[in-house]
Amino acid sequence: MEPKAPKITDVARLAGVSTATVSRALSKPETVAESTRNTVLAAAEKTGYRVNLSARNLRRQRTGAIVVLVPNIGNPFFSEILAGIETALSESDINMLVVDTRQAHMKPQLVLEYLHATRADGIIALDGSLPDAILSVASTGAGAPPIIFACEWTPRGEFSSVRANNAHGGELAVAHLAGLGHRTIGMITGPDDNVLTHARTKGAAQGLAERGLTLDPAHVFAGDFSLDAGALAAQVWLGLRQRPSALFCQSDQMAFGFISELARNGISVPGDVSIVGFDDIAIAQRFIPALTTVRQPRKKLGLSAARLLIDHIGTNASPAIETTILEVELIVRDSTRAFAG
Amino acid sequence: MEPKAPKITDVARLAGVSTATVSRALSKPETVAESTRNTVLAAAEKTGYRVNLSARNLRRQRTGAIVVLVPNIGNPFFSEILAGIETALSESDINMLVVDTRQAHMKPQLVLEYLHATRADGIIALDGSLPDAILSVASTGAGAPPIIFACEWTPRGEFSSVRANNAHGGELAVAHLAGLGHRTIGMITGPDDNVLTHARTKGAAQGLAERGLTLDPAHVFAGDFSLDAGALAAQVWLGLRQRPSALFCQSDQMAFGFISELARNGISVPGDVSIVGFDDIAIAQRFIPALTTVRQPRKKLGLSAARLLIDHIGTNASPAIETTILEVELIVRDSTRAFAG
DNA sequence: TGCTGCACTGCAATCGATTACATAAAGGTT
DNA sequence: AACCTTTATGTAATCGATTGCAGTGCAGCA
Repeated sequence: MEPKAPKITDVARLAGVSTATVSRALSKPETVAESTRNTVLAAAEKTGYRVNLSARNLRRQRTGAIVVLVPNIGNPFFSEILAGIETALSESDINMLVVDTRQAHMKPQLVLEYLHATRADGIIALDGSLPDAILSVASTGAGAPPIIFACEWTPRGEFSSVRANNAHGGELAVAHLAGLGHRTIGMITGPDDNVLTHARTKGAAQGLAERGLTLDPAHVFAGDFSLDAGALAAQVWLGLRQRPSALFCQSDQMAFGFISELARNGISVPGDVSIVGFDDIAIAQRFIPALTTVRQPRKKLGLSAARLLIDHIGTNASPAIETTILEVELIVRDSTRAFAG
Repeated sequence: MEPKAPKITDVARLAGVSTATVSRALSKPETVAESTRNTVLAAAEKTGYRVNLSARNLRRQRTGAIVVLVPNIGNPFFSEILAGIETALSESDINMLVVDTRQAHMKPQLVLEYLHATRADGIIALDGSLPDAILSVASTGAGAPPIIFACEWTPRGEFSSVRANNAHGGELAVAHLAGLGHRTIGMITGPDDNVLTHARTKGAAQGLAERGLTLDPAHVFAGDFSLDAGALAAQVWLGLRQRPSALFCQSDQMAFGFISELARNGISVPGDVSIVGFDDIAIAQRFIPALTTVRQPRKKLGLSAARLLIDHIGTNASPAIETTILEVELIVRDSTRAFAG
């Protein structure tokens, strides 16, 4: 009934050549005579032949895929990075396996399964806080495929990474606010153990210091990059006696949560508070007010990380750790306004 | 230098058994005596053995992966569906290969490569408008893996699909608006050739008809589900002499674009117009105003589609076409208000 | 003519695991 | 004791493509 898929021997028989020749005609066309090549291609076309990837990969000792470890696929922030990775991969013949490291079922043990050469030729990690146990296994070369971190990175820097200039972003944000005359500037941070949080906080603190301003600990709200964290911070802000007149939110999502919660309490942005976000996700330009924010080149992050990884895979021995830092850009919109104190 | 990965023969040697026994101890433990099994497991543990998937897949005649065809990974709307798929897959040992069908480089020919048993054991398509050429190849069984459509589907219904009750969603939206006293209700649609557009439009039209209302063609704006389409529609709306007092936007994104553009022109929602969206993406509850919208169970869509596909793969011959329709829900928030003359 | 070199092509081993089949040992039955 | 089951394990073929090596034929050259 079901006509089974043609294999290389079928093509060889039809073309009247050996399987070796078929294989060569298909993957290294310049090594076979033109006439033979044409015969083979015609035969392949006629039979509808498609190479069996398992067989090829087994023989070639590769998998033809890389895995991308994403903390929460559902987060729109990551999707554009994935798009960048896809674009880069399309230039090679490598596929993208997406794995969510924060799914409920994801035991560390399970993530480990992916960090193995039989699974993937390489790995792109968007999650900087993978458990140490995993990372140490990954870094001790034995059969472990190359890993590149994108966006986030590991504090100890054992791996190559491609990231945005987060510190500079933090500085740009507060510099903008200070430039508008704000003197008390607050901040909503990301998770405490997150490298992005540290970098952005550090950049912001330094930016403030350079302008003779300080960061009042009472004006620093602990968040986790989510909408809800922003809303929560708003409630704290509302309860303050001395409210900062401007706020640097370390993610756009938190900015939206914050602004939204304030709006529900009759406080307006930028009328009463100025807000700067971070990321420049798509909705930022259409939020009300349109959000002033620090743009990360997300697509480019994915693209660069994937290219770097493909490179590493090609020359299968380049343990040199490279750190690529991409510049960020302040996008001024309507959520910030001169201090009118 | 590089200690090569242990293979099954290494484990067999260490355990003093044949490779057959190792294989069985690992994948069908109950067929091996307990003592042997323990010896084998210990040996596997000790050598750090990991099965080579290419070899296994070659022998088992499967690929261990499904591909998900996504139109634009960058769209946050799809990410939660992917999360649902991931969850379902984690129950089996199948991986998820994500392919963006709308990337610039994506020629139809290239998409075709994925619709082949040597690539994937099955396919989930989130893109209902794949070219006919592709679909016809896919539906003529010869070596083509099973396909399930999720969210979208094909007009001719040659494939199983899991989708939301879009028509009902359209009806809920206009029923809500009509219930608030609005008599002139407009709409921003999705792309003309999209099945979702048709279903939602049909449901809305019917809902209006049942309430003695009609849809003025001048109040129907052609969109494409994007933010920009919403903003564009707003400009048209602004130019109208007779403006509808309420609008059903067939996606949340278009609703945001519309509201934002109106806001820039001093028109307020819901003060001057009431708006209902569709999807209930995360930001909807934090937009200003919080958006009244029709919620689609996106995670569940992915989950169900994946489960259905796994089913099809398991019993490798069930060409029965199943259509699963999941219910939607109207979420009333602040973007709609009673008509006030 | 004989030799060398080059361009093609074929033979057969190989990648690593799975599994049909064969064999062996142990237990049960009469 | 002879025979049948059942359970456990090993042997070797197999999945399909790739590629090192060897062989063939022909052109060029002395």
